[in-house]
Amino acid sequence: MKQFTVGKLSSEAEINVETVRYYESIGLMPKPKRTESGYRVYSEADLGRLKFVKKSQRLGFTLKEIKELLFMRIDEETTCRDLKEMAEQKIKEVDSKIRELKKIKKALEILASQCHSSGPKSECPILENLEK
Amino acid sequence: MKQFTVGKLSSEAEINVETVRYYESIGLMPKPKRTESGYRVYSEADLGRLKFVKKSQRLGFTLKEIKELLFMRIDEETTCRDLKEMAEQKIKEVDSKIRELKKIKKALEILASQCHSSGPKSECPILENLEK
DNA sequence: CTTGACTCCGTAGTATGCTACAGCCCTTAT
DNA sequence: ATAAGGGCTGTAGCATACTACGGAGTCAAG
Repeated sequence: MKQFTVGKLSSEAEINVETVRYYESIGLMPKPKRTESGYRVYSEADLGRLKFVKKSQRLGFTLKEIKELLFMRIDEETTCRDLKEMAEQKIKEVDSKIRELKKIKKALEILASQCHSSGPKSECPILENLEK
Repeated sequence: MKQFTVGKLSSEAEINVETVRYYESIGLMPKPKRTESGYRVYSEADLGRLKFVKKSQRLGFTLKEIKELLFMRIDEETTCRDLKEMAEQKIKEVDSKIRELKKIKKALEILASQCHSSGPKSECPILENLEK
């Protein structure tokens, strides 16, 4: 069974050593076994966990939510449906962010289109609009 | 010419008093005149500036960028075109965020669709996928 | 056996944008 | 006159997610 030092683990997961320690401090990574001299010793399962964290993060989950996902992963009470709900909740959040950004984009486009890059700045419709 | 205390100003702009002071500390709001007893005194122009900040913020500009916008607003060298470029740059940023979120949304939807909310959690495709 | 890379710990700093608090002074209404 | 409700300052805290640093001990290669 493979074992890793914190440096190996973090390079495998393409993550900073400090970040691994940080994750440990907030309970996202478990407290690992130690060598006699105090060095952290990680297993393949720990690497999997770290990758789980990274992947979840890329999907827009916060560390707090990932902590919950990790708990659900081992919790007896958690059902498949619970996990699906978690994903669907996140979809809703992402979707509402998208809609908000689209509104912002539209507003900016209107602003930009009103300005013809000529004339004195004092009459620039962008400034005029922002000042309203 | 209307004058405001910090409390009046902040309630007019629907912003926290502390936030106004914070904006002053980072140079986003100017150091206002003071009464003899040291109270801040604001003008209508200051209120306009505060609203400018709020509106820009709603359009996705960071405080740092707003600081620049405020500078451009009074800078002689700044042209209308510069402002338009600033807006277009922000449009690009917003657009790239939207595209990123759409990717995330799609990935989450695939994840959720694979799970039929039944069967043991140990075989939940959501977990399986996240563990890869 | 030495040297350099790695690890340890705790604390503090970064970035963003506020928000809260303590202990005091000032203003305004009753 | 007094009390409530502002306002003042400086510092610290919150939330998120790291990143850096100092001063030490440890391990492995040559």
